[in-house]
Amino acid sequence: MAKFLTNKEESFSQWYNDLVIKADLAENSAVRGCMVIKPYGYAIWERIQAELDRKFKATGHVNAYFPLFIPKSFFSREAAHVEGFAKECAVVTHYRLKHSADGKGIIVDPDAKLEEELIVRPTSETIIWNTYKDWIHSYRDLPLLINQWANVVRWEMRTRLFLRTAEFLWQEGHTAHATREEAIEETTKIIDLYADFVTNFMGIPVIKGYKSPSERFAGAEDTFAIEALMQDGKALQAGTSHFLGQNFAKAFDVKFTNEKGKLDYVWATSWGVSTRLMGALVLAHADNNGLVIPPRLAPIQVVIIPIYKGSDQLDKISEIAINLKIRLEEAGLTVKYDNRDTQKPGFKFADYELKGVPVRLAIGPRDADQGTVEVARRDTLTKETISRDNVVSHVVSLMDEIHNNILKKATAFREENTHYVDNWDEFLDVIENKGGFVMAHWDGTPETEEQIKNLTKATIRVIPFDSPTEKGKCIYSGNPSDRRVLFARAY
RNA sequence: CGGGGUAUAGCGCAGUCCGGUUAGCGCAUCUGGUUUGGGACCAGAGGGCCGCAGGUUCGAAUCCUGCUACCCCGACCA
Repeated sequence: MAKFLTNKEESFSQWYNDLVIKADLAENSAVRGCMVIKPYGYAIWERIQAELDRKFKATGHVNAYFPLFIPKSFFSREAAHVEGFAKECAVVTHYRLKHSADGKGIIVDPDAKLEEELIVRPTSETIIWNTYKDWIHSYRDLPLLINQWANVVRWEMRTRLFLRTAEFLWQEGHTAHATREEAIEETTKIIDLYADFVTNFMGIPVIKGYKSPSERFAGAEDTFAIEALMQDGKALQAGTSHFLGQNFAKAFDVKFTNEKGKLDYVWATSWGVSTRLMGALVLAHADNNGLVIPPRLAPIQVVIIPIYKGSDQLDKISEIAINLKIRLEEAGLTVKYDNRDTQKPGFKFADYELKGVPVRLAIGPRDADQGTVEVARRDTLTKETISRDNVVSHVVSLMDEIHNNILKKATAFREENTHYVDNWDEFLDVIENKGGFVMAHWDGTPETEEQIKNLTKATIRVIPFDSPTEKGKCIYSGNPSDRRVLFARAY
């Protein structure tokens, strides 16, 4: 078989880059650091959107849309926030172009300079809280539970398709609450929602936890995150939910009258997941044959491929295939019948494997005569021939089976690659030679965290919610610690 | 923003050192035919301002100067 992808054992990052392009997910654009998301990749993103949107609405959130541009002055109101994002902002300074004096090109018209520069949003807290000021006056206006689907721009030095692009798509939730407790409850509810989604829809197990203070979102009092382990042993932050305290309410002077008639600042949360999840999908599940898409996420769940000689056979097989497609669709599945005559079956087999379609059905003359269908699974690459009468119920049950198998495999991988480490040498050895998650004691100081990062490139991914209390000594400083935290090298 | 590299057909490259026919090769594309149970084969065809701007020369993809873009390694990061 010809080699179409770089093997991941050979070069993991090359394999990733190849796969994203060859599976038709995205490509680099003419604009530095910005990607073109291709129809197949976008179809997967739309699946992610649809399910998350359903979950947000089911928990009482509504969608709205805020401007792409943020006046510079808004940005500087929350000190930590501006500090965190200032280094990666695209700025609009002019609003008009004109022909250059030599007539050869177009230049920015110096007379069209903006009074106040506009920042292309890297995140929308400031514009949204400036708006909330007018929306919130009473406890009766709360809670305000709003989400927006948008693009944002962060001027990254080095970019990689889906994992880090200068522009990316995401959703950002921005909620306002009357009490601290309620805001914290919302922050928790969302990180649980994300964890449920990533685990049960994308088949990727995650660790939920707190970010250390130095890894917190700029302007947050607390950041919760879900961390997933990729096949190369690196961690990927798959979603974050921030408890913003009253920081933004104070910065934008958003006060409300509470039930007792007293004026108080509003409590806030914000949370988001991005097209980075597309990267997680590839890095968590794909193999040397291509993508492996968990069935609940797959834009095409079942593909039917005819095998035939001559148009008479094709007609006969098509009739069977189309009938089967209808029955599968009635059972709630998304089905594609690929009857293109321009590609041979072998090509199609390989192509749908590359694209990660969970189940492939092949129908040839033999099957037509015998009333059978060949059923192939993408996750195991196994094939079986079963009776046409049973195929619908079989494929329906395969959807859950494949999802469970993919999740089980990823979970087993994570368990095999989670190391409990109690001293520095061991820590170094695991980080350098094995990779994966490392559960170790930390003295709780940012200095130690910083030192460990400088020495090993490993960071504290999260302080897991479920990390039990356990007396120990910090692997770096030897100072006492009462719980383990999760270290890893990360994307 | 520091260090290194690259720029030739849609993609991947050779040719550049040492200037000289009509700038090649693989993949992809198109046409015709044979094929179709794991990425088909044969025959033919189309496709290039050799990154941009100057210069040297009878002659420049090739030599010189300047510019621009991109890639890799660091610092920064969802």
